[in-house]
Amino acid sequence: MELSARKKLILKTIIGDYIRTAEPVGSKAIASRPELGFSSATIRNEMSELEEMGYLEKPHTSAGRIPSPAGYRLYVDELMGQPNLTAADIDCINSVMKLKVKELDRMVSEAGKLISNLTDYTTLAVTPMMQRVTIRKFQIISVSPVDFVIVVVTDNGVVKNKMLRTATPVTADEAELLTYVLNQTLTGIPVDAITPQRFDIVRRAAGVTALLTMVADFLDEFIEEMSQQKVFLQGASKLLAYPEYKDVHKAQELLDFISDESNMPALRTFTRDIDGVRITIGPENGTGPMQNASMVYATYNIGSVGRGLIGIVGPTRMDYAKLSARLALFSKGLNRLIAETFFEED
Amino acid sequence: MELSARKKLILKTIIGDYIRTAEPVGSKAIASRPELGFSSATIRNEMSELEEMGYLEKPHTSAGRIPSPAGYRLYVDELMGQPNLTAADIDCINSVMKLKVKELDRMVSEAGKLISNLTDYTTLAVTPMMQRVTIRKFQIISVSPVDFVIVVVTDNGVVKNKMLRTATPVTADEAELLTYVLNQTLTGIPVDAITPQRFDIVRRAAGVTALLTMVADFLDEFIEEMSQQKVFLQGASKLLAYPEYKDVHKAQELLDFISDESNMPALRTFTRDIDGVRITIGPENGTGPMQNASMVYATYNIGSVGRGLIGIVGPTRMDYAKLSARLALFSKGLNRLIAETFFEED
DNA sequence: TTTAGCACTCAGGGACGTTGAGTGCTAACA
DNA sequence: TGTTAGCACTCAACGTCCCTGAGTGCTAAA
Repeated sequence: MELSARKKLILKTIIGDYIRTAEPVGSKAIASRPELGFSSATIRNEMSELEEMGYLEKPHTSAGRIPSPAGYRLYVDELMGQPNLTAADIDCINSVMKLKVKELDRMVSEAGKLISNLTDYTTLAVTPMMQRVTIRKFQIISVSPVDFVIVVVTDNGVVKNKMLRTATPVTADEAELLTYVLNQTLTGIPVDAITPQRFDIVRRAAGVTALLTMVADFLDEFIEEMSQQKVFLQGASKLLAYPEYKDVHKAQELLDFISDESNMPALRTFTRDIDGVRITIGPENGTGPMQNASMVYATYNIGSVGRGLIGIVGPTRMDYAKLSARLALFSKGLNRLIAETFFEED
Repeated sequence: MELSARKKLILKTIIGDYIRTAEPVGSKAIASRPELGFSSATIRNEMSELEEMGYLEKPHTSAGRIPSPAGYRLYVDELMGQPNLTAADIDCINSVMKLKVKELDRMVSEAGKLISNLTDYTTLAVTPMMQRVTIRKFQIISVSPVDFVIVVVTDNGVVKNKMLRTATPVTADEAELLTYVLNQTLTGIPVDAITPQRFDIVRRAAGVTALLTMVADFLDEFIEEMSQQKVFLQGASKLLAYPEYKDVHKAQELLDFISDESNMPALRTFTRDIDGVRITIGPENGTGPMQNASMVYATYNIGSVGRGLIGIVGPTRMDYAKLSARLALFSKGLNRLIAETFFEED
């Protein structure tokens, strides 16, 4: 059954009020609004019906109404208007483009910090899992006879390096040969196809130098790291400013939950995309501590192999309109920056 | 004036009790301890004197006593016994040695996470400022005619890299020449001596390629980053478990304060070194939100140029004995790991 | 010097009443 | 038929009052 225009207006007003004040909204407060020309009694009847339909809830008999998750969902999908970003918002958001960061991890983490400061909410930045990535280039740099740096460049532009110190000296020529063999043998194939058998080819071709086992170890680490997601939490303390989390236990539970990368898969529910931004409300987040919280998030892609996430976490009472507008603009900038910084697809 | 042995014993018992329970300690509770063979009245007299001396405080008339910062200081300096680490503690701490991390930032941040999980306190890891560092080696890796990776290795083993994508193609030979010139001109001098004038030498020697300005930009970023401190906060939510922070505002204030790197200098007060671990208590941390908190921390060195910090933050009521023991062991491992991973001094 | 005894203090918590915002229902009204 | 005024009812929040019990300081006796 479709809602009447009046019901929609009332619902929208209630949710807007509740978002501002965090207090249950009563019929009188709504009736006094200039845009509603009805008495409180009429509003009461409408509210009662909205409650029956599941869009509103009563914390207790003699309090006002608060929106239910379904109410928020309707608000997000249909009612909330186009947001208005101030010039200051836009300036701040554009500063993402000035992020002078070199590594993906840090870029993502810094982006989270920026968004957190911009929105005054706790943010969550999750780096992508990249199992299908391939290595494009190896390079071993000799720094001294026993000190080397190995550098790996992937096809999506992620660069990793590590210092290696060998027990016995290795000549620059040997290191160069090893670089050559690595590039011949292990580039262009998915990292998870780099099996011990395959590495044996390198071993035979390059001869056994002191470097070889260290390179093998590094590769193992590298592959493991690529297939891991990392979570960066920023502005944790901001959560505590919201009255919903004046109960410390709730705040702690939620913070614990979202800091733990193993909980991330639970958050990957499918919802509609609005301008690249998704919103999950309360129980849509499953049954954990997130069931009383909401998340406004955007995703970013590293080529075609990985998809990361950057999102805002807070009580179900969030200013969805403003937040999604800001995040949409921000994530557009972030995606552009990532595309510039890392390789585009070949 | 020196404290009598009995006063010391009483003080130690009170502080130990308070650390466990977070409740003011009364005379009767102390008197019932087997190691104290006196009546509560006697204890009361002693407690009253300890209060006069400034080691104890009363929250209000009819509560027990709680330790003052001076009391904690005495406890830390003289009274607290040798800690006993369980086998599990030691196992967990040794896992720091298994940290397979490649970059200093991440190593430090992971170390913080480990300590946080080990101790159930919020931890703070601060990376060092490294102004006097010198560059030991440059390497530009060509990945494609327009894609390059620049790698910089410092004399203390920190490696940084960045993807560079030029607007116009640059040949591998040109890149090699640039690498050579960079190594000739800019290695072995402190990074803050790399002025625009000095860079002009590179410009003249290498010819103007599309790469050159990007390298210059990268160097600027690199130098700036080297001279910055970064703060990694781990286990923020753990703070909320302590009754001292059941008042959300206090927790928020403290978390905000310690997440802000600009507040770090305030924490660098001098205190005695116990086994590499330092403890600052309450007002010893200055007048900010840390004046009601304590910190147990250790430092780590990157060669001789930089000194970082890793520490545990919590209420003044902390189990200093246990924490400092754990941190001491941990930081020993961390320092060893850093020494192995990065270059030792030449 | 130590201890027993006692009067005093005061935070914490339960019982109780008041207040006020808000609801649901009914009956009158347009 | 939809809207509104009126009214009885509900209930969380808040303040008051009192009691309880842990703890103290002081004094006098051992």
